[in-house]
Amino acid sequence: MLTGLEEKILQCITRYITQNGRSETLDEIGQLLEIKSKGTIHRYVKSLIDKGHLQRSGRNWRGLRLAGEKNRRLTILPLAGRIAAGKPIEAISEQYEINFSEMLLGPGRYVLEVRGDSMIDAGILDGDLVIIRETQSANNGDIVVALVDNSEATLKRLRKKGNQIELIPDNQSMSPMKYSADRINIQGVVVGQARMY
Amino acid sequence: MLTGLEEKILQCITRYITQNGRSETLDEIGQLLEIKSKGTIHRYVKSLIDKGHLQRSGRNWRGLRLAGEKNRRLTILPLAGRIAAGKPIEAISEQYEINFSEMLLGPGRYVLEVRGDSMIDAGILDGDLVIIRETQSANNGDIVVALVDNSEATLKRLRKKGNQIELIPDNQSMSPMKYSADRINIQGVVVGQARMY
DNA sequence: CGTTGAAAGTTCTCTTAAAGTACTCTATTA
DNA sequence: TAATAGAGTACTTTAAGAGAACTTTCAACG
Repeated sequence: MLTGLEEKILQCITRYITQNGRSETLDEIGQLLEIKSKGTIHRYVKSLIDKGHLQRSGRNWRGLRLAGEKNRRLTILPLAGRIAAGKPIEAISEQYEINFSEMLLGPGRYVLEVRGDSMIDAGILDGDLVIIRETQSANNGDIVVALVDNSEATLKRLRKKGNQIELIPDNQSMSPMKYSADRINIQGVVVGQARMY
Repeated sequence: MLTGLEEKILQCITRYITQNGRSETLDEIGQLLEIKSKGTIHRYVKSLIDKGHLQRSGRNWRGLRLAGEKNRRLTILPLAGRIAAGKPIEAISEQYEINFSEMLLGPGRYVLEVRGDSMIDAGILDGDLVIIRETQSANNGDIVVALVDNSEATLKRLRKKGNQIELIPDNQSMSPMKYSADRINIQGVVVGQARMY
């Protein structure tokens, strides 16, 4: 089990390596995390190596590698490129991998299965899964889980207008609904969407 | 058999761990349950460990773990229920869980970022990620990555008619294209789709 | 090709704050 | 009276950080 700092450092290094192919130096990690002593960084990097999450290739500078592939790889898929109709797949240079853990998972998140077509124009179909981040505050344009009169829950796009709240279905055949702000309780915002075939 | 307080503490810890991935500290449990003495908390946490409901990983802070089945990786999100317009969230009884690793990841899979609107009626929008399973064979109705004349890659729905292959965009404003089977190479089929907000 | 100095990594020690552990004492209640 | 619940105190351990002193690596230079 990792401590808070170990977790932070491992994430920091993982992100850097997937972006740049090599690790940062200890000092650079310190700069990113605002820790002044590279001795401290080294202590935690070493414990990450001991715990099997990192390994050092030889004694090169910037020679840290990600280990524990079995656990970590499973949540990462290679991002092969972009595909558009009628064109060859466009290779992507900047970012090689998609980490679904970072993308979709995290504390305070849960999944809802969508019923109905009210968000169909936003590409959220009947049966899709939406990942919700729990929060009471949302911005205009967010897709939110809203509780109306503490009884009805609904998935809609949010628009705030002064003391009025409008819940807008992304479906041309349905009309927006307006409520006074005190009737609406935001339960969370949609941070992701997924579908299986 | 658990006493009332043991039950409360176990529930408190369980909720916190499923939300945050790690346990609270004893003091934080005390705050949540309005118990001032961490000595008391410790006594009951210890008895929960003795009774096998919890375990402590090493002597780390926040190192409490749920024993037994509950102890899984955080590639899992709770599936809270189904949501439909105008109805309360329909709770799913068995506290079902979504494992994104199993769902989307696996050998021979990669990700493509979608460009263009050719599959918009299938809920695949510009910028979405699609997870592709590499295969040469696909069934009628599958959404496939097809290589035309070994030069153009495209994402379309597949229909085979004898020696003819039809690539159908799920977009009313675009028309299907027909090819002789030898001009088409199936590279993979879409097994999943994901989007971030 | 070897020298050399800056940059990077390693190994320590010291320090502080916070967390966990182990008690004792008390109150309530069945 | 025994089980449950709680307060509180004292002590131990861990996490986290600063920083000094040392070794190793790398690249530029003559």
